[in-house]
Amino acid sequence: MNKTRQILVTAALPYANGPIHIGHLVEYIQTDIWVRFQKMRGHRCIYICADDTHGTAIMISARQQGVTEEEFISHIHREHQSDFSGFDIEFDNYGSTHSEENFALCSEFWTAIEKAGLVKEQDIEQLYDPEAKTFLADRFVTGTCPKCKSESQYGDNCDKCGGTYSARDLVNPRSTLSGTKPEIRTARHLFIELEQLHTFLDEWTQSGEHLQPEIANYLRGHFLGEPFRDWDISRPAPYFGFEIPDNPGHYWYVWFDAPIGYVASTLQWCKLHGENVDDWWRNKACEIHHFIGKDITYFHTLFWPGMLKTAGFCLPTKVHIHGFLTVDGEKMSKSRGTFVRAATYLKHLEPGYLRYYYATKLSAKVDDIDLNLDEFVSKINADLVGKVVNLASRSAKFVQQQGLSDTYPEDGGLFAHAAKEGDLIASAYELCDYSQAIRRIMALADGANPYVEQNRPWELSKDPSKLGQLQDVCTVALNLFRQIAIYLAPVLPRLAIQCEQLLGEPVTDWKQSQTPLTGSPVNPFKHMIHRIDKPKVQAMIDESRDDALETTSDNVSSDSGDALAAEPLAEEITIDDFAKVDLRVARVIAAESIPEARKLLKLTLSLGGAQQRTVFAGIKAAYQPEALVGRLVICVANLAPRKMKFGTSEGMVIASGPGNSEVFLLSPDEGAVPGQRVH
RNA sequence: GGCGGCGUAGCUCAGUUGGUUAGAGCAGCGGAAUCAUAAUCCGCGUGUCAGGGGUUCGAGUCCCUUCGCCGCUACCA
Repeated sequence: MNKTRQILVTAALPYANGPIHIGHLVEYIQTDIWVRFQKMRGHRCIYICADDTHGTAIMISARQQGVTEEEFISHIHREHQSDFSGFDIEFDNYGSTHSEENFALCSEFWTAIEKAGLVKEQDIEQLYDPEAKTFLADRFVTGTCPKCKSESQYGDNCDKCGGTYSARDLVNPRSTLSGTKPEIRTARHLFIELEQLHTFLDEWTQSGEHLQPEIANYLRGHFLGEPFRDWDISRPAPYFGFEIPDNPGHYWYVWFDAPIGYVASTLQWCKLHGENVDDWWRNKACEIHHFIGKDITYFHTLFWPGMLKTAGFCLPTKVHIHGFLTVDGEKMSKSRGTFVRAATYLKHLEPGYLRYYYATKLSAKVDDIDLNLDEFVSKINADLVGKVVNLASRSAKFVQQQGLSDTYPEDGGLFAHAAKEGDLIASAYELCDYSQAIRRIMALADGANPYVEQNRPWELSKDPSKLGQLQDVCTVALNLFRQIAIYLAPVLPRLAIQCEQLLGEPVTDWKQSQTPLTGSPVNPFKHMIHRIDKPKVQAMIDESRDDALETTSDNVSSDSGDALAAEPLAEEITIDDFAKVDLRVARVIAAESIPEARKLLKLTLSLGGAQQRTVFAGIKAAYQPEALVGRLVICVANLAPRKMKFGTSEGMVIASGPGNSEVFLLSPDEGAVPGQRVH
């Protein structure tokens, strides 16, 4: 038989800067299913996670709320834990990177990395905000692009011309924190020379064992072909994180201490359970599996193995990488209401629905998965309610008096066939190909319902002489149901419990699927899974949209300061300065998409009469050209024409928003006519 | 532009190391049943497997190429 494995499983540490949403849940559910499966198989398996709590972003968020960082992250910690438990995600330990265990382990890693000669010091020039008293990461600086002179561009690159540069080169830079002009300061940073581990990482990533093939290819194409850049691992004070013991005033960069949090959280668990952390992290017999999203591939497949290797820990057995979630084919969006928080979902729907739906979509590939809301409803109603639960619901009440038959009846080989399928289903779970596992399980349900149909228990029940036959038929139906519930237990733990409540036997082990249950009582059937009403899904979407709107509505107290912070107020001007800008109402009379352009639409505007302007606007991602024709917009009519790649733009259409799909055109209230000036 | 991925029935997707008339679920149409949460059962699918070329006795499956979509990254990979 298969021997007992020792398996350590982690999911990525969620950043303690906001609530969990349905996109995050893809990973935690995927991982939870895998862990529950391994536990049912009798393996020794623990599921480790923690909040990722350090870094500038959290420091800033805490400041904005006027609380200490510790208060801020502990609030989020509680929120995250309740979100996860609401979805039946069962961590063995959910820690925090802001823990004494993590500090101790970071020190241990650090000492080993220094001893290996991988650390070097270098002075770098960086922008400093004297008012906020902090160095500024690129995303906290805006200014005018040194290449194309576009205004309010972020630190390291320009979305207008695509140019890249250093934040120090920005013309007229501003700190997004205080709005003041940053000064250039020199600071000493510590770097890890990852290049020294290049040969090792070539071998480890390309061995074919630890990574999905497309990931190995990606690394080969992007990073392995040239020397690795040094990794800037320290941040000068002030920084919310751990101060580096032998470098006072310097802190480990959040991405240094975050993965070590996996080990630290394991250590916490070990302390609680009288175990030794080395038995998990320095034991070749222990498998280590990381589940992550594709966005953090780089850290987990290059830096992290390098760190583990250098510090003498075991390397991951496998890094399982998944894609992103889209909703109805599009990126999750706050304005569309598809950016659904875990807590909002739970107000409207059962967690099992989402667990099951994700399971039907997940494979071992890195592909994005789509949450199609119509399909979501029909899958739950058709598969779970119509096929699976229906087996119990249509047979249990006939045998409440007698219970199950004492010997398992002849069933035409259905149970034996489904038992045999158990191996294939198990190997699909093992390989993270849940969609295949579910397909196989549903095929069993598709085989079971016709059995009930052919044997007509509802007719047998009317004839007292056929009581034994009735009991047999229901014994088969309930056993087929139980078998399916066992196979689905990693995905639907609540269904397994309901199965126990009905048949009196706890579902704990995969092997239970191989032997039918006989001679035991049957309890009254209770509803197990309610059908989904589409309106409930819609209500969830509506509430999510409302949540998002609240932050931009007239409810001043709940408006976030993010937008203003991202683009601080400009210098004061006089009324005369303003009068120089001639804003006019204009009607869009033609709008065409330029195939080669990623952002631009070509608009033809009418200012009334024969006055027309051709204007290129960077709104392609946000508006369909057809939808614009006929509407009124506000245009800067006296802006100097500008030659662009696809023609000359004779003006500018006024819009707000950060860019891409988040662009909002301004339009006048009803009654305005083209040509009117805006005063 | 580079790299990676994808492109199979109206929708969501399976198609194992190339091998008989390419599959499932949902939706749709027709019928049956009425035990069950209007759940279930039976029947109904001629899709240039994105286009073209090649390798092969044989390709959705391998190679080349074109087109389209997605992601990452950019006058470096």
